[in-house]
Amino acid sequence: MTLSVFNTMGNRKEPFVPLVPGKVGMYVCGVTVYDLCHIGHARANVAFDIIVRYLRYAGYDVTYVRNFTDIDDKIIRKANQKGIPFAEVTKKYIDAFYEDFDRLGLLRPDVEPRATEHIPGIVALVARLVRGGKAYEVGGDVYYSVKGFPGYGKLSGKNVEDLRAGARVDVDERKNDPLDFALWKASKPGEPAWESPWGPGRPGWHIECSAMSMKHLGETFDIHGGGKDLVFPHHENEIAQSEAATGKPFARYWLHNGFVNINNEKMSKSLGNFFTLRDVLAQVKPEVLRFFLASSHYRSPIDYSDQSLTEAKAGLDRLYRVKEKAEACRAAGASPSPIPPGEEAAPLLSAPARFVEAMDDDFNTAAALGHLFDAIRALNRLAPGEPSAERDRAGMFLAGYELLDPLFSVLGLLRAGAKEYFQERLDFIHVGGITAEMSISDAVKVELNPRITEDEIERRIEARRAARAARQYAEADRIRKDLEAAGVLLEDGKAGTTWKYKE
RNA sequence: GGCGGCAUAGCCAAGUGGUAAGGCAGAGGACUGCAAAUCCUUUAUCCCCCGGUUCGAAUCCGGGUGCCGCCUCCA
Repeated sequence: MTLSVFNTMGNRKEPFVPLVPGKVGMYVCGVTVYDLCHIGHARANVAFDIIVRYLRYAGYDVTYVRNFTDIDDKIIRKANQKGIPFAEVTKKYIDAFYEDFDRLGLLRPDVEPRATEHIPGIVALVARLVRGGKAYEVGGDVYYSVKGFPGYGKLSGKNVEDLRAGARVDVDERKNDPLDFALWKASKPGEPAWESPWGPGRPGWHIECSAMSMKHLGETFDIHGGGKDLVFPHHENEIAQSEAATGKPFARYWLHNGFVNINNEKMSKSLGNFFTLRDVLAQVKPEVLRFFLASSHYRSPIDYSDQSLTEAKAGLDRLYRVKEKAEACRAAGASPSPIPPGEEAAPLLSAPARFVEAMDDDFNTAAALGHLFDAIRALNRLAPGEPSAERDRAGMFLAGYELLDPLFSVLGLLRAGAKEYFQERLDFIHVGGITAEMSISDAVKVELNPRITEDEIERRIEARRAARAARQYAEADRIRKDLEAAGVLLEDGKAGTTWKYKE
């Protein structure tokens, strides 16, 4: 079985064959850094994070490029509102991006180009288009001429005549054609500007991605990804300008993730119905969000709600309980020992193959997770009551866990220690929304109502142990209830009592 | 108006021709002093509706209905 991917170009699933065997060049449209990221950004980034992880797991040498668009109208507007330089705006939100996404456990791309650092390349590309008669200059602006590119619309399935008919009335009269778009924009006084053959100005949207992807991956590369909303016009325009300039095919596979919905409606800035990533991460552990996102296919719409997150947490807790047991086995000195094959162990032993089969089918993480849960049930059957007393079972359990761990790793799950996961406190809490105006460090400082210390928990567990030994069960139950009210859950195992935060 | 997508149990969600994965929630049982966790059993005679193709369809075709997205900044 080989990997197949759904290619927006052509709207069908097709076998994935990279340009150079064993190597993959992948460009993902990053964010325009003028505001905090919301869950929609999280979905896109997690989706492609998993795709990169899987490609690497499958043996490909991946060059992963993800840009920051750090100059555009919205950034300039924000800078003007605040009366600060645009670079200060972009720095703030790039920092925020890393803070948020590092917590989500995103891999850092191999290259993270920024538009402002590629101006010479952008200017050169625009000049190449002008020279080739594919673009024209009007009063310091440069427009791409759609008419000269017969393939226009091939990605989004649009036809040029329909687009013209539907074009807005307030068409810029300086354009030859309403569909033409800006490659270079002349700057007004006071705006950020770079020198160019057409006078001082800045890049239009779209061109930076063409310039940066081609610089880092070549004129033709394997995968170009982004959110569904980028198909038109962003990616359509990228194709037009890139292919018109080089005469070569641009990206070979176009992958687009579906939206995050709220109450079945697209979450977006313009609708105002979005949650920032840090709003969400104030309420749930980052990995819970990751699990939630991985539990649907990346192209399906996914509805965000408190209930879905609660369910995701329950599922992820179950996975971490398995890791907890594996850690206990290791701590008891067990070393992995072979698992006897048989019907009982089959879901476990076949998990890697079935995981690969699911992921090979256009990165079907939902099906892959299903197989992992099958494996988990089989693995739990092997769980020793007390690892140090049942070395054989402990060894098999550990071996089973180690079989699955690399698969979880592909999904970016179970990366923390179990104790760390269960006894982790959320860094900061949601207090009526953490706004963009609030500095990140302020937000982090807002502490949950002071909780019982870990020493105190241990003390009470010891008191309860003594009460139970004396058969004073009423007292023991009272201690357990008190702790539960404080958000601490006790679990009595054969080897003693452990605790975890409930949240 | 043009183009595209979706509709599977209480909820979430796989499944694109061979007779309904998985998760959450629920029920019963084992274990436990009682819980929690874990294990076992159980929960869709059926996949929006109506036709059709087929030995056989949730899966293919035609027609409906409902919802959503893109066509404008947007992951």
